[in-house]
Formats: sequence, C-alpha cells, structure tokens
Amino acid sequence: MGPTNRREREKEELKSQILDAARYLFARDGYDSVTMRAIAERIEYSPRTLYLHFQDKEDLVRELCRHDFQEFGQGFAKLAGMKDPVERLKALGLAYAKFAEEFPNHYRLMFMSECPDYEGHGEEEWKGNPEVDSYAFLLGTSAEAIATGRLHPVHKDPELLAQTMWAGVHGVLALHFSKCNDPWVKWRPLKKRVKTMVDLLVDGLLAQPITTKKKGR
Amino acid sequence: MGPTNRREREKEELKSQILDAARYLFARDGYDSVTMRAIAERIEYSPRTLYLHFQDKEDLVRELCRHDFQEFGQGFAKLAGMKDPVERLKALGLAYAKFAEEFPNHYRLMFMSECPDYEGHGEEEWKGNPEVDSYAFLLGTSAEAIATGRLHPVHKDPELLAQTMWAGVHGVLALHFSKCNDPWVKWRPLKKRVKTMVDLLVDGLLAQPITTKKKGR
DNA sequence: TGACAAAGTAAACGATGTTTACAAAATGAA
DNA sequence: TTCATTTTGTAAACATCGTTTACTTTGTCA
Repeated sequence: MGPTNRREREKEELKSQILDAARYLFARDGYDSVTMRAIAERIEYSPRTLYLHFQDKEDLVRELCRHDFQEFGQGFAKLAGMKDPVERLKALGLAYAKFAEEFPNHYRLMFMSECPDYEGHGEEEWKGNPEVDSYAFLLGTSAEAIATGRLHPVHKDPELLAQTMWAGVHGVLALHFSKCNDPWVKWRPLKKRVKTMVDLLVDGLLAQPITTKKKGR
Repeated sequence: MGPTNRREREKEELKSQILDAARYLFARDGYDSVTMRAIAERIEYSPRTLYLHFQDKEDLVRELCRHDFQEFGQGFAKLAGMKDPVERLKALGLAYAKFAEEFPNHYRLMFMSECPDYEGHGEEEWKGNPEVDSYAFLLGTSAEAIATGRLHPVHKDPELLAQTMWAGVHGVLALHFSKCNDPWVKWRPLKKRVKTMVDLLVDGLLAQPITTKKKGR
C-alpha cells in the first residue's frame, strides 16, 4: 500500500495548504474578502481544485474555524479548576470575551453570522466541537451555581441562566463589532463594558430583588 | 412652473414605488435576497433606473429603513410618561425587543450588520434619526435612574449603564437571530429570555453587591 | 422649431461562487 | 509492458451580483 498511502498524505497536505492560505486571508481581511479565487491564486492552483477538497466556501471556512477554535475550548478548560461556581461563571464570561477580542474574525463567523440548517448532522458531529463543549461547560457551571443555594430562588433553570449569561457578554461584543464606529455613542472601553456586564448579571443573580412591586416574576 | 412641478412629483412617486417594492422584498426575503434587478423587475423598470434615485443599494435600503424606523422611535416615545426611571429602563428593554421581534429584518440591518464609515456625515444627519434619538432617550433614562440614588454607588456613569443595558437585550436578540437553530442548545422562549435579562440587570443595579471578595471593582 | 436637459434603456464590465467538459497523470490489473 | 480506470488538475464557462457606459427617447422652454 505504498503509493496509495503517499497520495493520501499528499492530499492531506494540499488540504492543509488550502486551509493555511485561507486562514491567512481570512484573518487579514475577514470573511467577505476571502474569495475562492484568491485562495487558489495564493497556493497557485486553479479555483476548481478547492472544490475537490471542500464542498463549498462555507464548508472550507467552517473547517478552518473548527480547527482554530480549539483555542476557544482550551481557554475554558483552564477554568475548570475554579472551586466557586459563581466566580467561575464570571471568569467564563471574561474568557469568552478575551477570545472574541483576540480572534474577531473567527468570533464573527461562529457567532455573528447566519447559521445554515443543521439538519442531517448527527450527534457525532457535535462531539469534540468546542462550541458545543463550551456551552456544556457553561451549562454545568450554571447548574453548580444554582446548587450553591446562594442565588435568588427565582433562578433555578440552568439552561435559562446559561443562555442569559451568554447573551449578555455576546451582546457587548456583537454591539462592539458592528457599532463601534457610531459617532453618536461615546463607547466606553470594551474591557470595561464586558466587566460591567458580567458583574451586573452576577450581582443580579445574588440579589434579593427589591425592584418589582408585584408579587414575583 | 407647471410641468417642472409635475415632474418633480412623478420623480418622487417613482422613488416611492422603488421603496415599496424594496420593502416588500426586503421584509419577505431579507437583505441578501433583495437584488437591484429584482426590485427593478418588480416595478417594471430597468435596473439602471434605480441608480437615478439612489446612489447604490446600501443607500436604498438605508433610506427604506430610516422610513420604517419611525415606528422604532415611536414605541419608545410612549414610555416617556413613565415616572420611575428604573421601571422605564425595564420597559425600554422590553419595547426594544418587541420591535426586533416584529421587524426582524429591519433589526438585523440596523443593528447586526457592518456599519459603513460614518465619516463625512455631519450632525444634521443625526437629527431625527430614531436610532440616535432612542439612544439619547435610553441615556437620559439611565442618568435619571442613577439620580434616584437607588442604584448601587458603583454605577454612576450613565453612558456605561446605557451601553450595558443595550448590550444585554441586544445580546439576547442577536443570539436568537443567528443561533436559534442550533440543536445543542435548548433555547428558552425568546420573551422569557428578554425578561430574564432585563430583570437580572436591573436587580444587579439595585443590589448591594456581595459577590466580590476584593474591596471594590 | 430646435437646442437642451432629463428619464430611461440595452448591453456590458468586473466581481463572485460554482460547474461543465476535458486533459494529464498516476495506479493497478492483464 | 500495456491499457483501462481512477484520481488530480485545468480552462472556460455559467449564473448571479452591483454598477457603469453609451445610447435613445421624451419632455421642456427659449
């Protein structure tokens, strides 16, 4: 099985070359500026060749991000050792934002662009996907935080809590990416906004609500 | 000045026709599916004609939204009568989300897409722009809320407060629009998530923070 | 009436992602 | 070796897209 093996290897290597070229262009110019032609030209192959290795452009970029996204999951893994789940919740928010700041184009692609239909993708597709794993981690931390008994009793749904924490930090980032040039808003520093959001949400979780005049929520 | 006047009128009317066609397509299919050709075909003119009335596609869609966005500002105007600024802050968040739910395509365009450079646009451009006015309203309400003295003293920057409230609700909506089909997240109902976000943030504002072990923030 | 400006058009330009039709090369079996 | 077959690659084209060039028509006003 000599030649077959080698060809397999060469094929993988070309695929890597494509991804490298794409990564370079993508990180430099963002999604829209990365054209199939530009990638092909960069590795000195015809555009058609890319389609021998990837189904289409979306497939290519998605695989590119899946690879680079390992860093995303790893940033969270470091936090697994934190004892206090409430503090871990805060740290999660900050780590999430840090990634977005560091890899803005990746963040945009994974969290700020239309998602294709996920039909037909089985569970095996999720396994090891940092996006999924990270959400699971956040969900687990939320459940632990609730279990401490320190949160106000209205918060007892880990899923809802996780989604709210996620949304809060995402909101700061998303607004930053698409609106940071608006001249009529005196934007505070991004880091400060992230920290404020995280602290505010956690303060809300721990608070004895005195805001509503009605019985509950 | 008979004919000149009439031609002026006809020109305006054609512009309206273009906007109507665009609005129909835009609301039905979203930004990307609205092509200049499709708009032209719908009103039975050549594509070139659109460029006699609008500089380019972005100009066209932006004018379309500016028009429809009056509704956005009006939804807020109704809340101006609310006495308690803290309650008004909550109501603002809910009204904001309501608009996004009702006009998702408009919301996406105004808040979830790349903004062009705003250079060269003077102040006159902002006047009467609901987006700007609404932010001013939110900012004012934030300042009033702080002035009540009921918020925790760490919150004394109206701008930062406004930006955080905005980001919180926006985060819920943005995540909803781009991730609602993700099968690995058991999404809670959108309304519930919005309400949770608003309540949590305001609870955080009113709380005596007991979360951090360090001196302050 | 006739110069002139405005309104409108057909066709094309230069991009894009993607595919069709075909050539070259390596492979594996006879 | 020989030769059919699969793999790997290409050039050219297709169908879109936003936008522009070059031209025709039409109405206005001196």
